[in-house]
Amino acid sequence: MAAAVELFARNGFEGTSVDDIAAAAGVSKQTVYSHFGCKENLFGLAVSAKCKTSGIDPEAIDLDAPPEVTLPELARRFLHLVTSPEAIRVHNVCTGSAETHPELGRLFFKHGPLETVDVVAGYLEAQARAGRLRIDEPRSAAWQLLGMLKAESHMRLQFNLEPVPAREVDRYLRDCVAMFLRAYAP
Amino acid sequence: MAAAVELFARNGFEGTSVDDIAAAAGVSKQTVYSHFGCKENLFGLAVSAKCKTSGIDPEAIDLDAPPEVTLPELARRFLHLVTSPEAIRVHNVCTGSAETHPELGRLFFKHGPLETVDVVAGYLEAQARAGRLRIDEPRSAAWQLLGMLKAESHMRLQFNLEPVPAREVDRYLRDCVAMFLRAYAP
DNA sequence: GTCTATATAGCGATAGAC
DNA sequence: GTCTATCGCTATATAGAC
Repeated sequence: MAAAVELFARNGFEGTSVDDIAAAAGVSKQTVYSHFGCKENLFGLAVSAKCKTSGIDPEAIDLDAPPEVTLPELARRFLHLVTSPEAIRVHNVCTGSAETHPELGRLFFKHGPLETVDVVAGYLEAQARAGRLRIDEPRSAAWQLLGMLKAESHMRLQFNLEPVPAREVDRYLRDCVAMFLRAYAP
Repeated sequence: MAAAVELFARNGFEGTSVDDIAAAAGVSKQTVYSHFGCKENLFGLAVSAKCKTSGIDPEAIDLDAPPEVTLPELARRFLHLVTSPEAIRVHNVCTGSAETHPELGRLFFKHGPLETVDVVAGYLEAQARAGRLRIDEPRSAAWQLLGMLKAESHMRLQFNLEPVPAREVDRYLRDCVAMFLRAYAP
């Protein structure tokens, strides 16, 4: 199973053969078929396994602290998460197979982006109620924040290009948080 | 060539056979090989052809009008562009094959997102010089704006999920532009 | 349960006639 | 230039021995 996850994530569905998986796992092909039935089934299970470890951890951020404290840390963690090689690979595999395996999109979207947006929107709403931000639509604001945080860093890695230098990323994240706080200042 | 573009966009590189392309084009496989040499070459040409029609048209937006006028229209056009089925498919194919065909990422990124950011950054810089916006880093601001505009609408289509309803999209775009203008008001 | 061996089909690419 | 026919290889999936 670990071999399947690794290979599917790296080479996609069509680009990975059951022979490859069996060889990487050190077993025979028949063993793979005995356990998982067919290749499609194995693919679904592999992606599903990966997706469940691809959300942001709500307990890792301080949901009571004011946004000036929480948002920079949240931004850093979020970008670190979505630009990790594993997250990028699973993302690319799910989108690359979106037409032929629609269930993968649903799976990834639900266990990844949607959960993250929920966490952030919940935090923003709480802060709005506490009077520390002026936000009418916390979900929209969350999408705005996360969308602009990802932007170039995420896209460059998605296309397998040179990453944005760390120093530029740090500055960009600070700019984003500052810009977000200006726009939603009470 | 049209058949190749269509099939590669729908099924990716590994998922498309030269037999499929030849059949769709109504010619024999040998004819395809006579014209394009090998499958990889044909793939590169197909993606390249698509990318050149995937930028935002700088002449379609009024670069002299103030941001309150220009940005809503620019936002609308941008989202329409990046959420078109063709753009989504090419995007997904390039990312899905990013590990095995790195040149595709460079190709798409250069002729797509990078050009758009340049256009928007240029506009923002001009407006900043005219004193109608207060922006220190026009490129960062452009990435912020485009990143948050895409967000959920683009991601849902990327994963082949139900699109965000048009009315919600309109409201979201308005919110984004308003939020951007608040943050960068002089 | 896991292995080796194999069936069957499709792949990219080529040869040679017209 | 385009066709049919085919090569050599690899793919998914299965059969049967241990």
